[in-house]
Amino acid sequence: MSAHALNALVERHTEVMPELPEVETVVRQIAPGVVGRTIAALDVRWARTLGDGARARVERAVVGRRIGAARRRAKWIVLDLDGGGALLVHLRMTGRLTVRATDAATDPYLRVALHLSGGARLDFDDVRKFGRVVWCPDPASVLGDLGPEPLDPAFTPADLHAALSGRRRLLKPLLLDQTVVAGLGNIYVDESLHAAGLHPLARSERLTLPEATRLHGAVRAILERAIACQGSSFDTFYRTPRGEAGQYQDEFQVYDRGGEPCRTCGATIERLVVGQRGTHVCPACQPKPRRSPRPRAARRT
DNA sequence: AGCTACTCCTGGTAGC
DNA sequence: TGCTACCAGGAGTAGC
Repeated sequence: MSAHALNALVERHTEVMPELPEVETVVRQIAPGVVGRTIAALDVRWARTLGDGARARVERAVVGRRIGAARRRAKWIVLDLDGGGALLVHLRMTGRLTVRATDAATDPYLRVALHLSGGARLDFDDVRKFGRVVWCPDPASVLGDLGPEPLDPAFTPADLHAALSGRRRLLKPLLLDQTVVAGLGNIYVDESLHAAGLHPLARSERLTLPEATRLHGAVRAILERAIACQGSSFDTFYRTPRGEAGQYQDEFQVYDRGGEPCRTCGATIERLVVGQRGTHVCPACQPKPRRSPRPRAARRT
């Protein structure tokens, strides 16, 4: 790769709260810089990013291997290596992947770097160290438990209805469960529930097919729009000195808007905590479930 | 089965 | 100004 071409990739990272649209954006941006390249060396600055005690094993497994493909599954970035196995990257809260030139300065929060052939380097920077870079000889061992991709054309409203109504849980925690639907996080769940007119405290077993159909449409429309915006960027503690920031945060209807007026009806957005997560709801657009949120368990039969 | 609490982390910020 | 205490949060786990 020429210096000019590499420069085009350098610093082209997106600063995000990474959920499906942000991870999709990251994969699209790094793929041209990593696919087809061979891993020449591993630079580990924070060993736990690879998993406790995994460093030597990972190094033996990946050095000298060629990255055949870069793809997304749920919130995982999957780097498939020729001959089998994959490096799986999870950004969690603050992780970032950036393709830089081999000799570029490193970020103070660099945790793991892959030195690649052709003068490139894939940096995994992560302020809070929650992110992970995992070597999987068999990626299905990690990815196999994930639920359906919401944007998969084969994923229907009836599938969503079955997945939700077949469990007895609050709607929001269930939607955050990656084994039910894969890729949603706090932001897009709040936005989707608002768009569908559903309350996060609603009981999943009471969800009707028409409601599930609304939710299915909302999830898809919001994710597609957010991908088109290259995700959502935050400046609560991120700065955006360079590179592209996502734009979807400008279109939030409820997320991070507690106390502000609903853009649909003008009611004041409420902030509550559901399952230990900050949750944002319009009390008018998303009426509270009429029954108690925690109905008494059925008596023995 | 599903709920809550706790863990991992650190920069930012509210309160003094 | 400078200090401390607390907060955010994806996902895994433990305990009830």
